[in-house]
Amino acid sequence: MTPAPHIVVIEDDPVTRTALGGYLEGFGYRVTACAGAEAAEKVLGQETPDLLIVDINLSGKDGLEITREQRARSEVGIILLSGRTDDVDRIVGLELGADDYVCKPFNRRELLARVKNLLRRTAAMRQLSRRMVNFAGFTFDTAARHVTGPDGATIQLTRAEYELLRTFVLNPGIVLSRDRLLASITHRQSLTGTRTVDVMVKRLRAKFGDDPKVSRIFGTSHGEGYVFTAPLS
Amino acid sequence: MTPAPHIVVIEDDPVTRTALGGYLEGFGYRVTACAGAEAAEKVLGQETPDLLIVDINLSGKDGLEITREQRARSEVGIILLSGRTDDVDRIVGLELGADDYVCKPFNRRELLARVKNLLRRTAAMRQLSRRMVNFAGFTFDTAARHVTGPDGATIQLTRAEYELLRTFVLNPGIVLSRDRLLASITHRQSLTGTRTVDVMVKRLRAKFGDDPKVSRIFGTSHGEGYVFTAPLS
DNA sequence: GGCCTTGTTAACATTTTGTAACAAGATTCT
DNA sequence: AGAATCTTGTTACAAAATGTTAACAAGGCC
Repeated sequence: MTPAPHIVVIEDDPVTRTALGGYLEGFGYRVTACAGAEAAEKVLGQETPDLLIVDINLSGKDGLEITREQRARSEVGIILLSGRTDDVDRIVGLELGADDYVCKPFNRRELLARVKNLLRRTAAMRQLSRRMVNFAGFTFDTAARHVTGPDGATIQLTRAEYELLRTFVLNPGIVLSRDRLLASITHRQSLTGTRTVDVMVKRLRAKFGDDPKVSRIFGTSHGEGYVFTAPLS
Repeated sequence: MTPAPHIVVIEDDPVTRTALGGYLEGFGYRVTACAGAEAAEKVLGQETPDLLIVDINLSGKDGLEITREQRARSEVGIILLSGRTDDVDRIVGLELGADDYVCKPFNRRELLARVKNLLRRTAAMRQLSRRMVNFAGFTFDTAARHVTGPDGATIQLTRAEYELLRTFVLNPGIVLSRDRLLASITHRQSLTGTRTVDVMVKRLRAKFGDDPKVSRIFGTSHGEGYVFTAPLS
């Protein structure tokens, strides 16, 4: 079961915005509608959507500017909307890396077809990016089961280390008890009174150059367990 | 050095066909121009191009029919050309899986931008569906089912070895469990407690001169399975 | 300070893997 | 069809990697 694709609509006209959002939601997509560049940047800073639908004529930062910025840092699918049938706008948009350009008034069914096609095209890349987790300069490849350091060096993880790191990354900022952590690395139940987790955390810390005294990644919660404290990006 | 992308243009109007072909060739693409569906099918039967540019209004089998057929058997990029600004044609084309739809008279620069964007999108898929795969100095011919070594010697692969290598190459950098690998060589399910996969991997390693202690190609993920670690090129 | 918790290290036990040898099955050739 | 040959599957065992435990030092908390 793959999650519903997430589409971000950036459109300042409230009528179009609501209509388009509702239409796409009706086809099972998760839609976030933004009225302008500021609201959009807030969303894009926290999430990596699967597709952007951007009006070119936004007040403030316009759609072309957003296209340029997004394309510089991701391969997210981008569809531009425009009220004008202007060749120049269209060509500039496409040359900036937008995947498509649709003129208003657009046919909803046409837009839906384009959305579907583009999501199909970007499926492989989205899968790739979902498998990578970035934090503190490291990149954790959940499929290859290893980590790439800030210097580009690969850090091999043992099975238990992998499971442990995975559990941490899936629960950022949450204190996890030793029992909980132990359950994620071994399949035996509740071996209380064991120091296994401590040793595994130490080994993880060693591989990430994380000092428990000034920990930035794996924090200790005295009497409780451990927390993953690095911000994910 | 990756080979120039191959674009097949299917267009019955000789003027447009020649102009478009020449224009694209000027940007370094390899172009094959076809006057109609018959000529195109001949080409498509022998080669798998990277992109199709198809006129909708062909005499005989039309562009929509070609789109349907191609999309059924490959993920090749498809751009439709049309003389009409007809919503219905456009929507039908897009719903059949065409990636783009451009109306004549089109702006060449716009078409070029669309071609570039689409090739960028399909790059990952083309990489995986290529017949020849290069890695670590070897060339794996997936159709002929053999490998050519750095010294030019051909290495014959048995059926199981071929299936195994194919599975590895289709999932580069991803740890594959023994069950997963076993399923790709035999069709029985989950023969746990068997060393069959280990033995097959050892035989593959032997043919590629890959030492498990300093493995460059077939890595071991202790407790999990094996990974294909050689960079594809 | 006393008590409990955590960090660290090293040794140990267990699991997993690499390899060889061999048996069984499939294919080719005569 | 039968023999020869090649491919595939299985088992056994040594070697390597990993997980676990024990022991002790260091640190936090009352």
